[in-house]
This record gives sequence, C-alpha cells and structure tokens, in this order.
Amino acid sequence: MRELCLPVGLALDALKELDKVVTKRVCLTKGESLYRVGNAFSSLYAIRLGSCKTTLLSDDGCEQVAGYHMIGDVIGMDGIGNGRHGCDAVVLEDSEFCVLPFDELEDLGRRVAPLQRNLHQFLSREIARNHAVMLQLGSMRAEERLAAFLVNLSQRYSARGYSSTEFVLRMTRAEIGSYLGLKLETVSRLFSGFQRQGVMRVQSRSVTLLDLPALTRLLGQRC
Amino acid sequence: MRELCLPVGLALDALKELDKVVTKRVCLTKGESLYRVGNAFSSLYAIRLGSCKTTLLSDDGCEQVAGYHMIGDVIGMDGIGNGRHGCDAVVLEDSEFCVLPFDELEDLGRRVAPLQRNLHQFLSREIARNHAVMLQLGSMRAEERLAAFLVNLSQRYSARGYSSTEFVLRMTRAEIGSYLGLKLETVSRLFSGFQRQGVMRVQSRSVTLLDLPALTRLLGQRC
DNA sequence: CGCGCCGTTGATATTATTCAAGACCAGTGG
DNA sequence: CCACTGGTCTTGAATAATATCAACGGCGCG
Repeated sequence: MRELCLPVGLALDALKELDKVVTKRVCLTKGESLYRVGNAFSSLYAIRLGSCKTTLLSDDGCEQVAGYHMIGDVIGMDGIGNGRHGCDAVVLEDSEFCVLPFDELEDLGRRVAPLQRNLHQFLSREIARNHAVMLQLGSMRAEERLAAFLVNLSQRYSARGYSSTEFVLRMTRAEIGSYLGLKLETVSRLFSGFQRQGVMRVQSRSVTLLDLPALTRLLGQRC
Repeated sequence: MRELCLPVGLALDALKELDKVVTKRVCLTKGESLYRVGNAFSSLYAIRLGSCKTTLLSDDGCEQVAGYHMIGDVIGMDGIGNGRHGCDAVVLEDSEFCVLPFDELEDLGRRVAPLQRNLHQFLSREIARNHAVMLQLGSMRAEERLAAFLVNLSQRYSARGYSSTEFVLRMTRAEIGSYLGLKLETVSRLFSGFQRQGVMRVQSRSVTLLDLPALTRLLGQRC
C-alpha cells in the first residue's frame, strides 16, 4: 500500500493510521465491474495491480470512456458528491484494489492533518487531470489527441518504473476512440499513419514509441 | 454568504464557524483576473455576484474556456493539488467574490465534520461536472453541444431563482465556441439555425428559449 | 464620426465519419 | 489437427460535419 496510492511523503505514524483503515482488498477478473453508475458510494479504490477504465453513460444510453487508470491510481472520487457512483469502473485485466472506506478516511483526515491535505490534493488532481482531457477533446485534432494519449501513457508508465517506450494497450481501438472522441477506424488509421512515419511501431495492442520527441512535438504544433 | 456557496443544509453553529473564516471580499470589473495560471494557490473563491470564465492554457499557448461560473459557484479547486492555480479566472461582468482561505477551511473541516463533508462534496461535484463536459466534447455533435449548453444554463439560472427561459449570455461567440470545442462561426450558425426552427430567439447576447423540451430532445437523440 | 470588436453569412476546403469488405487471431468443438 | 466462429483490426471509397477564408453589417465607445 505504502509505495502507491494516497501516501506520498507522509510521516510514519500517519502511514500506520492509514494502514488501519485499508483492510479490505478486492480482486476482479477482466471485464468485471468494480462499481456501476448509481451504486451507493462508500469507498474509494486504489489500484494495487492491473488497470481499469471508467465509463460514463449519457442520458440516451450511449457510453463513453472517461478514464484509463493504472496501478497506483485512486478511483471513485466522483461518487462523493451525491452518494452514488457517477460512472462504471470496468477492469481491463485481472486486477486487485485496495478498498478505502470513505467515512473512515474522513475520520482519519480530521485527526491527521497531513492525511487530510493528501486527500484534498488527490481530489484536486483529479480535477486538473480532467481539465487536461477537456483540452484534448476541445481543441486538438485527431492526430494530436492520439499523440497526447500516447505521451501521457508513456509518462505514467515511466513514473511507475516501467518502460516509457514499450507497453501494451489494455484497451481496444474502440475504447481508445471513445476516450478520445474518435471512431475506432480513425484510431486505427492514425496508428498506421504514425507507423508509416516511423514514429512508433504497433502490433495489435503492443506499442513501441520510436520517436517520443516527434510525438511530443505534434502536441505543441497548432491550436 | 449563507444562502449561496458552500453551506447547504448545515447546522447553525457550523454556519457561524464558517462565517468566521469568510472575512474577505474581492470586487473585480469586467475583464480582470481573479487569479492566473501559476499563481500561488491559497484560497477558494465563491461568487457572490456576477460571473466569470476559467480558461486553460495548452502547452502551445492556445487558450480554451474550461468553465462558465455564476453566482453561488465555488472556483479554484484545481489549484489545491500542487499549490498553484491551473487556470485563469477572468471576470465576465463586474463581480464580487468571497475569499475562502483554504488552510482555514481545512482547519475548520477537522473540527466540524459536516463542513468537512461539505467540502468533499464540492470537490467531488466539480469532478462530476467535468465528466459531463467531457461527455459533451467527446460524443456530441455541434448542435447537441450547444443545446446541452443552453439547457445547462437554463437549469442553473432556474436553480438560482432567475428565469429559465430568458437570460443574457456573458460570453462572446468565440468563448462559447472555445468552451464547446467549436469555432465561433459554427456557434453563430447554430444560433441562427435554432432561431429559424423556432426553438429560441437570439438577439446578440440576449437569449429566449421558446421550446425547452425541443432543446432537451436534441440531447437524447443520438450518441 | 470613425474605429475596433463582435456577429452573421456564403463559398470552399479539410477533417473525420460512415459504410463496406476483408484480414487476422484466439478460442472452441468436431 | 483443422475448420469454424466471434471479436478485433485494417483499409478504401463515399459522405457528412465542421473549419477556414473572406466579406460585410452592426453596435458601442472614445
């Protein structure tokens, strides 16, 4: 628990307190849901192992991928506001989660100021993260969106000690497209295009970024 | 302060405590900034009067409108995470803000559980709000986005005791477009189109929604 | 009055979607 | 072992949606 999730730069006693509330684990296999829209909210979840996507359901029943989450990410924060989860969390590979009962987390926050601060930072960063996605969806063209997606993945894998240039996509083209506001064919074409330009290699879900600087340059090009 | 902002359904003593930390006000005139990207974060701000937009700056220096905020909204929450504001807040008309020093808010939260809960709900709702915007940007067509925007404004004005069918847009076509991921010409054309269909009347910034159900229907139509 | 920003509209260009066909791949059962 | 199947992925051609370019009208303000 300690090296991931909430506690970053916390004192030892604060960590011990935190460990006390994190007692439960959940293991799920590919395709299963951790929670669904409308489920009563009671806990946040930290990904200990594996990955998942969160999906939104618009009024008309059409679903959109809202986030791709990997080891160390905390999910479920959108449920605090009205006591119900606002999205589905679907596991993309066999995964394990820490259960963080939110009432106890709040309790703890009241007693341990650094932990409280930490929780607030997590909530805030989730907001900032969404802002970045909004920027992507609102002002980038298809090519730039996919490049941004790849660079983002690269950075997150790198931050977790994995290779920043070689990784396996856990989502289908359709899911990536949904996340980026594109159709699956467009995503496929873009991958092919990037490969043709020599920027990356794609072999179904396996990805090798050959020219990360070039990808990064694509982002800053235009508005 | 009481009727707006944070405190909804709080006990009287909790309210009194809250009043103690909300001592400062800020008044700004059209075009001024409440804060800017990179400014040190110290407070949240509740809009007491007027309205403002928040804008993001992408790496290449292109700006996008990320939110439109009106009386009673609390802004600045994206700055908690790393101690600096992540967007600009620009006032759209002469406006007044309550300053909510965040350290004191956290202090207070540790002492008054309902207030703590309230703060968390606010943060969470901001996340949920962003999700809705992501849905708009990611899976709706231009017409649907503008309809969603208008319906959203209508609901928010209505919730604040103003007319749900007649209001004044505080943003230019370019700003609305930026918010919705469209160009100003597209926004203009859509307004004209809606007017031609008899769904609404537009007279520069003054808007009258003639057929709210029709607008709402536009949202649920397709994916 | 004239200037600058804002808004509208048309013609054209670009971008991404849709529709359609087929390839690939893993898992299944004969 | 191999054919079969369903899901995924790729690619092309036609189409639709939106952006871009350009011109002009209007309004507010100094």
